[in-house]
Amino acid sequence: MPELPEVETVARGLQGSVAGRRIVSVILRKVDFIDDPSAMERELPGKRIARVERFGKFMLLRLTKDADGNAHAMGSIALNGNSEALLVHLGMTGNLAPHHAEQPLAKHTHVTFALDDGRELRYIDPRRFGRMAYLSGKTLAAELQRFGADPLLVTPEEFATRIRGSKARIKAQLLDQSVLRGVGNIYADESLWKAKIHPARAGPSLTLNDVVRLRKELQKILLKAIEMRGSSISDFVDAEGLAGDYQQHHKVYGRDGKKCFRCGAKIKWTVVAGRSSHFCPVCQRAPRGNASRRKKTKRRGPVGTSKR
DNA sequence: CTCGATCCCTGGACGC
DNA sequence: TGCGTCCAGGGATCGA
Repeated sequence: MPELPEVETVARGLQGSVAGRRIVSVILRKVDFIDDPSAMERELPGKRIARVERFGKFMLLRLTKDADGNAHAMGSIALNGNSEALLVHLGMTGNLAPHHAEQPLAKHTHVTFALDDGRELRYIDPRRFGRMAYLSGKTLAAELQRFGADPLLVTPEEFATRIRGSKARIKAQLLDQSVLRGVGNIYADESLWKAKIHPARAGPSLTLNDVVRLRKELQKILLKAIEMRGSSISDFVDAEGLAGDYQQHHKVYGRDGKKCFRCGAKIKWTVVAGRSSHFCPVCQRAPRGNASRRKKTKRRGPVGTSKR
């Protein structure tokens, strides 16, 4: 569930709380979500967390092997091929945050990084849909290259090219991390509603106007969500243990059956491109031939236990 | 090329 | 109350 705004929020928190710290030791427990566990055990101890960035839905803990603790050494990350980083994807339920070492381990604590100030950076993830990987040099560069443009940085031209570059439906395009990195189900639905575009529209069927609008609304929504520290549905909390507030601003996500804030029609729920999708059937006109393909009549599970 | 289906995993919600 | 079942989510993968 953590998407771009949530990951950005966590990354900023960690940048403030653990950047500059050195990793003293690593303890791995469950490792089935780690690319190469032994590489983590081998490479991480002794490395300094130079800074924490967001990359799509990943957090990138940039690492350096400078020996001293001088803060000014932090500024210079190797810009050559020597870069190394710990990639962390929070999946659905991942949480990466510093803890006091004496604090008892929470259930599902799979990784512990002991830091040089006595604290522990702990990764907790009940469902283990997350991913963790130590990568460096060309391997790191190649991994990052798999992903598309950052939705906050992408130009209108590139956005248009990417989003219309496939016959896939717009919902699928928005969620495809090789097209755009960082957009997930919530912000896809929210931005499509705001831009009045039906999720089942084919990418190439979008007009230039559609695409320009969609980019602008997506960016506005993402920025607003970052400002509010993300959406806390289910149990998302950031690196300080704080919940986000953006879920209170959702216009369609999790609002099926409720009234559209724009026109009053009932928000519909359906499956588009294999994912649950929320939209207004009046504001967001269905494409021709979108004969309600597979209506899921049955009751859905909890769409989030947001405390509204 | 794009699609749906399936798996991964746990816990929370729901039905009985 | 307790147990079984369903389902969310992102991403990989496989076959149609």
